[in-house]
Amino acid sequence: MLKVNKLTDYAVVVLCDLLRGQALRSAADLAQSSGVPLPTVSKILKQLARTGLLQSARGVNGGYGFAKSPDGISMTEVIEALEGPIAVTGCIEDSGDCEHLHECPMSGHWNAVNVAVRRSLDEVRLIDMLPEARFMDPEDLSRVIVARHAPAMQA
Amino acid sequence: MLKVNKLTDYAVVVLCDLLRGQALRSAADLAQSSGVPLPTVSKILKQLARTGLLQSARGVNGGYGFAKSPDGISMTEVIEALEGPIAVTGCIEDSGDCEHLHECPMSGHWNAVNVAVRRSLDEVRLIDMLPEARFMDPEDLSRVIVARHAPAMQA
DNA sequence: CACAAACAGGACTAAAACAGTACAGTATCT
DNA sequence: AGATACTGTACTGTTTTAGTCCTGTTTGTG
Repeated sequence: MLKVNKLTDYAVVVLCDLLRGQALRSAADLAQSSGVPLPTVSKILKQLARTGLLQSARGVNGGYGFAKSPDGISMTEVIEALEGPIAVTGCIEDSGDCEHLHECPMSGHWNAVNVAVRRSLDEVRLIDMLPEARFMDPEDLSRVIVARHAPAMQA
Repeated sequence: MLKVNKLTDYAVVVLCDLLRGQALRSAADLAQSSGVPLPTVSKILKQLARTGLLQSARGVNGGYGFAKSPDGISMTEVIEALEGPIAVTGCIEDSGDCEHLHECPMSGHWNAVNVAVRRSLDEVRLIDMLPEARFMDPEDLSRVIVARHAPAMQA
């Protein structure tokens, strides 16, 4: 099936919600407006902050915001933030966890698949996942969203 | 990680072995020459025959061979034969197994991702996975392999 | 300074998926 | 008749995933 895990799926829902709202939002707030359970939202946001896609502010009035301009975020970044490098099989060169690697007739060949998949995901942006993306000019959409999130990025 | 399961990984090893050898090979034969355990090879081949990528012959001197010209087989076909349709999330439209589908803000959006991934896999052929593909002219490689497997396809 | 809001990190458990195996059945050739 | 080889299905132990919870740290407010 080549599935992405559920957490990543939710992450997109939550990120789109964050995209849609104001610059800095608390986990509780996002949980409520996205409908995803708070502990789960919290787990996702922590991970996204750890990998640098989001930035966080602690304390009262804290929350999460984008660490960089959200219109430049690709699905590759989102998926890799939550699942690690895109690798269709476990046999990644240099991973060293396959003791047959040097004798394996497939060595390096799945890599062509990994590269192809990765490239295709590079071309899908996070903001393309927004439902309103269907009805708006992509340029306008970017402008509106970037403007809305600029405060969080400067903080 | 966006992983393909292990069975699919082995399937490529076995299929490449079949590609490399003669037209019709038994499961036991393929298990031996590929190094993958027989029950596993058997499971893979059965599934590939069921989905029509391979064809099988029972009885003494039976075995498996390609059901169509092997140079036209893409990784999409191999992966889909073993794992079902490529769907990055469980929310495929029309699958009907998500009761929130009609209210889900993401509805239909992962589809862009599915399509992108699928297209990228369409462009990787099974014969590109052969180690010797690196050193040979693709045209020559196709010709040699197609000729070798023609008998199975006519049978 | 005490308290409340909010993030950080890690640990734990129940459920689901997967891998691998085994077995009983059917077809085919000699 | 008997050996070879595919077919279908069922079972089981292991691994992964999902989801939750708890304890600690940071920060703003009265």
